[in-house]
Amino acid sequence: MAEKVDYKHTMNLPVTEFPMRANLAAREPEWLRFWDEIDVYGKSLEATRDGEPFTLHDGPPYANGHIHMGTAYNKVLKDLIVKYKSMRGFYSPYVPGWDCHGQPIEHQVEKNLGPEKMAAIGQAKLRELCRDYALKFVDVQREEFKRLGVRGDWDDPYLTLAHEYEAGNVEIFKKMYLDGAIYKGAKPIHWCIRCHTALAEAEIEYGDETSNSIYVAFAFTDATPWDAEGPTSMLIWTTTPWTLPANVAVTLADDADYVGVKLADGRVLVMAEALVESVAAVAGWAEADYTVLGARVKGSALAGLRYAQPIHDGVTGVIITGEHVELSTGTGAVHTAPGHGAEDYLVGQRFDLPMPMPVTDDGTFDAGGGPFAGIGVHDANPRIIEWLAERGTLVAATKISHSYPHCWRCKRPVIFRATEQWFVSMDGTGLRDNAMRAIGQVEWIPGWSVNRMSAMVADRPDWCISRQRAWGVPIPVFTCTKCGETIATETTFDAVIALFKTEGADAWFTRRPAEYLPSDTTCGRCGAGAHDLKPEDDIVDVWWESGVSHTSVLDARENLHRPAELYLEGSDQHRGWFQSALLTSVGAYDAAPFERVLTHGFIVDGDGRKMSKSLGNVISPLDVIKTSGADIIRLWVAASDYSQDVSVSDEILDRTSEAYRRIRNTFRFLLSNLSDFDPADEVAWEDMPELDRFALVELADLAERVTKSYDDWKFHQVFHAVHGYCVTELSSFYLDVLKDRLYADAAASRERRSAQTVLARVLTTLVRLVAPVLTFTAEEVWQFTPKALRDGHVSVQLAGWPAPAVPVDEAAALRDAYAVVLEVRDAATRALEEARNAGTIGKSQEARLVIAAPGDVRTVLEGRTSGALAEMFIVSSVELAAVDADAVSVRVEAAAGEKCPRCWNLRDLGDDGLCARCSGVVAAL
RNA sequence: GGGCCCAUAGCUCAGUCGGCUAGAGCGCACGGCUGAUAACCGUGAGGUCGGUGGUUCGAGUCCACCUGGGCCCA
Repeated sequence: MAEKVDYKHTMNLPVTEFPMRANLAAREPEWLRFWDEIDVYGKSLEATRDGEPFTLHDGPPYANGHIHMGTAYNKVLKDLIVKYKSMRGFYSPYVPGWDCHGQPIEHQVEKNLGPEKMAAIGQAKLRELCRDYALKFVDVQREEFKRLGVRGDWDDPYLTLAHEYEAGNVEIFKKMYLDGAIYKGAKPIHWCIRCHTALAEAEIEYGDETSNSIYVAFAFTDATPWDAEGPTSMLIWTTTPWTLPANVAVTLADDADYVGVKLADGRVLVMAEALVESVAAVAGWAEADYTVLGARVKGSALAGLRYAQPIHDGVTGVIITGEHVELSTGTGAVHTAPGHGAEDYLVGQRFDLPMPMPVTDDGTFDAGGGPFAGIGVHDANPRIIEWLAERGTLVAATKISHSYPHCWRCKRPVIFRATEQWFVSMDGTGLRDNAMRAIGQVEWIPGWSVNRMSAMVADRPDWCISRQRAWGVPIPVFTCTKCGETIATETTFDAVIALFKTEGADAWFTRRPAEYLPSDTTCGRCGAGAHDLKPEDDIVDVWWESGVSHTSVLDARENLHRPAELYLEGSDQHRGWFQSALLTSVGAYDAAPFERVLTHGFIVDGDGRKMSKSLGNVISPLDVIKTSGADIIRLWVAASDYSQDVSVSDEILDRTSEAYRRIRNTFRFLLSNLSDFDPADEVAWEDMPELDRFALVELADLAERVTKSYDDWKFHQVFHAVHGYCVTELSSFYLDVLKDRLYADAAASRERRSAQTVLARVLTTLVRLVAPVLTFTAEEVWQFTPKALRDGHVSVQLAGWPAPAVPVDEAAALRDAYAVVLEVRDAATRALEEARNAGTIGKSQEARLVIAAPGDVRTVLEGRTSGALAEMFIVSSVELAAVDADAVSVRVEAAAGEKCPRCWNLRDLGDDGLCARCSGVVAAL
């Protein structure tokens, strides 16, 4: 018996250095260094210099803390779009930015300092510390974003604290102010009377507080339905007696029923019917003490009636209605002081109510407090109650305990107090209408986004743009210290713009106006000079600041332009950046700053719940990078449908990693079979076996589908198309089939070179298709690709976009034929599986198939050689039954012949113990 | 409480104008191979399409309500 010869060395087995195990966490940083060395960003811009521009304008994340899944998702989405556009030939600069001003940073710095140091330092020093803090987190986040593989101008990002940027705020302010779109008004805000400062929501701590709870009768001055029964009053309930001097209205619920309650002394008190019993209980009325009168009236029917203001004699207030009136506590009649509450303010705006503000900075009443002038609001409470009792209008007084806002710094209860604020008018200059029109001209992705944006702009109140803080850009106007006039002219704005450009907004707080305003600047009202001008203390809302990036960045940078082709942020930015950018742009230029807006959902856990420390379901991108690599995050981003909320969990990331490995191994197989291939060996279409042509058709179809998905902004379809292609078209069919030809045919045979020609095209196409997503892995694949196949491109990012073409008619015929062939193949594999389970065969090459099929199927099969069919079914031979059958059936038999020791097919073996093919191949070695 | 949105297999996604037994890949179970080997191939089991009601000859798809969830407001 012949000695067993090992033919392994005579075969063309796969060879590659491309590692199966990705080890991304370790390898990705090397590619970052590589891109840095070759300046891939600069090269990408150079390569597309003459291309159509595509600007994705980065929305600035807040420079505070580390990145999280949401910011990572956002940046990766942007990066894959920019890279796709760039590979398509668009000139696509990407300038990342950061939002550096604002209360959270200031608050954090303040907390770090502690109250004593805080009291000792000035505004200039505080601003310096804030700047340091912001810049530190710019650096932190910059490194984290870079680590995700995001490509852009990281060395020169835009920062909202940059001088140029700060000046842009004033340019927009100037345009809108001079247009008359910005005005000074008043609005209630949280105010700490001890610290003399406004407080943001984040600076409020809620805690239980015991308050007065009083029921007060407001005597009607107009006729009411109950007048015949006795003197009639509206009964209100409040927990803040000190706000009564500012009362201008009483708000009722539109639909609720109101009744008159007659007391023993003959007075009639009007209140919501639903609350009569609870009021009686609090007031201590026995059943015999009161009568509910017959007349029952809707709140809306009482609207417009007037009553005597409870504190100020000779003044009246008005009954109105509003949605915020609750019927669970009180009397169903809400004492309304627009200067002392958010809801009161809004309803006051709607009904055009006056907004008296008798409380000063330190919490004492001025003359507007009437009898209580000069008294602090807290001291005033008992005195007001006493005073009301004396006048006979106090119906009941108790105490209640409830959650109440406190100052985070001094822990004292805060008050709501109207202060002077700056507003952008939505309607004064037609801003709302113009913005609505601009919205209609923008492409919103996904489509429902336009509804949300429109609804918000249509409903929003005037935009309050001033903040009583230190860390930001000042409202760039002056006040005359002589007469109180606001000074803001083209000249003063231009002087401020020039000042900010050279010295930054800090100069506002360190320089005197006379130093930078033209010497002939005078107050338009009283003629006072520049020395008598005081710069405004307030700073501008940070949303304004980031909003004006269309001017401070898009207009200011040479390689960007306004409007940008794309803004892309999370759906919360409908209220935030999308809107502030839109309003400032429409206000200044009467045009949207973007041609299209893409919004993505929020990141939630596997159960669709928001991530929070308390739920313990937070996944950090930094951890995923460490354990799995940034490409796993990127693949997860691409696999998810951003038009709704996006889930992430350990399982989801595990599945993503598995998909990644599949794609990676596909690349590895492609590379490993091209180690001896040179483009000079390429086989032409017409010389290829039909199967190879079909494979090229499938590749072309994939490229077309993927390209369309990118163009339609449907990246998850890119992932599914590519992954499905790797698994179904390649791994389980074409590549599996090809192994015999690749390994066993002569290395330079036309059959093998044809297969390699296809593999090379698949490789160089596929790697480009995934490059925007799997940015690291694609680069790794590219660098392992035979140099001759790389068309001289040093990076896959510079390699352009693939569009493999195939002859149209032939392709259509192949698609039709192979749809049939593949169906028969499915039947064959099922039959082979049965035979395997029955023990007839082990591997499929041990089998011979006899296939019966209906006429139309048979015709297709007969169009292929039996050798080609055997190859595709990975069996040793295929025989077609001579007659038509009703359905496809496959009989599996043990193949005839012996197992060729080289290629493992069952064949008639020659004298050398090899099949004819292998014999020839070995002989020629 | 209001505006916008979401819910199809354990996971990620398809499902056209309402029309065969709701699909794919992964995972899982079982099997094969040992020349892609921490890889590869195959077969199979998984779904009351969140729930209820309605329109219709027919509903995953259209309508109403409910439940759960997200963002933004109040």
